[in-house]
Parts: sequence; C-alpha cells; structure tokens
Amino acid sequence: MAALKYSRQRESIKNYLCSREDHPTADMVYTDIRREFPNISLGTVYRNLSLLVETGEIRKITMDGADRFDAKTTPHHHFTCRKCGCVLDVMAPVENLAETVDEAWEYGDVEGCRIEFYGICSRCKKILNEA
Amino acid sequence: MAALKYSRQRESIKNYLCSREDHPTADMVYTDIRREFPNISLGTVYRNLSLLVETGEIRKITMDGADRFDAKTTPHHHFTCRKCGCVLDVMAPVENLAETVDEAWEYGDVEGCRIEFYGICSRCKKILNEA
DNA sequence: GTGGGTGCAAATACTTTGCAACCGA
DNA sequence: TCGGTTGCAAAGTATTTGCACCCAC
Repeated sequence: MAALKYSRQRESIKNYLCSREDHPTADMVYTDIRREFPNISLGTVYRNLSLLVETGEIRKITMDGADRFDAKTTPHHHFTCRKCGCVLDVMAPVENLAETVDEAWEYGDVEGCRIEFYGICSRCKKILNEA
Repeated sequence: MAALKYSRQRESIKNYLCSREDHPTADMVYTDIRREFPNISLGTVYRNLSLLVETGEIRKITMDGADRFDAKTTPHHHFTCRKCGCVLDVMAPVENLAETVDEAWEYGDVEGCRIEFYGICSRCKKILNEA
C-alpha cells in the first residue's frame, strides 16, 4: 500500500466515527459528514473507510444490508435488533471463548473473532408491549 | 406467509445444499442446479433460498461479498480464509459461550449466535510455505 | 513537481421484484 | 379452478472504479 497522505476528509470521517456510540453505515457517514464537507462524494467516503480499515483504525462489520463501521477496535461483539435494525455493543467478557478460539487455530492463525447476537432490543420490546 | 406448495426446483436446491460440505453462494447454487434445470433463473434460486431460510431448513451466512447458504442448521461457527475466501465449519463446543450469551440477554431475546473466525486455511498456508 | 486524494459519474456486484404463463393441490 | 411458483427482465441497493483536477509533501 502506498504511503498515506493527510486528508481533511479522512480525519473528519475518523473523528466522526469516534464520536458515535452506534455503528453507522457508509451512507450515514456520508449524510452526516456533508454538514462539514458539503461537496464530499460517497465514493470518497467509501475509499476512506476502506483505508481506515486497512490501517486498523476502524473495524468493518458485515451484516445483513449495508456494512457498518466502528471506531472501537478493542475486541467486542454486537447485538442486532430484528425489529429496528439497530446495532449495539455487547461488552461481555471474551475469556470464555478461549477454548473455542484454540480449536480454531487448527484452521489457521486467528486474528480476530466476533459474535453476532440477534433479538429484540429493549426499546422495541417496550413499544411492542404498549401496542 | 402463505402455505408452501411443493416445487421440484426447491427440493433440488435443498438436496444440493445438503450434499455440500462447504457453504455455496446463491450464484454457485444457480450454476450447479442448472445441470438439472437448465432453464431455472437466478431469481428463482434466490426466492427459494429465502423461503428455505424462513422455514428454518437452511441458514444464511452474511459475510464479505455474497451471502452463503448452509443446510447444517445445528449451532456451529465458521472460519473464513483471508486468502482463498473458503468458508469452513468450526465444530467447537458452544457451552463455553453460555456466560456471554447470558450477558446478551440484557439487550433482548437471544435466538441465535455465531462466531466468525478469520485466518489462513491450512491449504493456503501450505501453498505460501512452498512459494 | 509528484503522487496520493477528491468529486463526479459510470460501472459493477449482489439481490429483489413485477409480470404473464405455469403447475400442484 | 385457485393460488403459489417459475422464467425473464428490469429495477433496486450497496460498493467500486476511471478520470481529470486538486492539494499535501
């Protein structure tokens, strides 16, 4: 990969992601970053998100629909609401996974793992109960 | 969902998936199933894969690139090779995850979970070592 | 000045959908 | 017959890429 050169757009995207607790899609990033860079293009957003993933500054989370991006690079897992589609962090300990991960070494070097949980988030559950 | 009616195409797709150890994409299913149904369309393959997922007969695995489909519905995890893109099963025990899953209940009903492992598969590792 | 970065638009990859004909119950 | 299913093609969604111009180094 060629040497990275500074870009205000990339810095802004990085800062934006760091400021979010949830996990925006490329399109959400695009929509919000345009308040600062009205002429930025979606292509530039995708290009910079890919670069940031390559340098390890952010993580890409592939799930149903659009990919999501996360500036929290410490190991953690995610919960997806089947109803509203929100994606939340699951900050459970991963030590319990140690034995499973050891098994996986049989297939090669494990550089990362993640668990996806699915269900109904507490907000949607409340709405459902009121209906 | 309306009552399902029998279809030879759907049965064939189901049988095909059951016969595979790996996890084909919709396009791989399409290519192979055409040997039996030369006129089947990609749309029909997608429609039937979705139906089979809805009825719980197969699982959909969303990852980078195209979705993959798996007739093995018992809980297990997957390993993806960063080099060749192959997807393998990880048959490690999931009991170790119990505590983590309990944590996740805070966010809603957990109906399923899966771990994704990434690395280099043994076949690619061998090729790399020879080079 | 040079090479990476940007905006724009076109292209690509994957998946869904509208429709008329078809087929299983 | 009735309503689910099919093949075909067009549309939809998400992401990547070619290109000319711009800017950091």
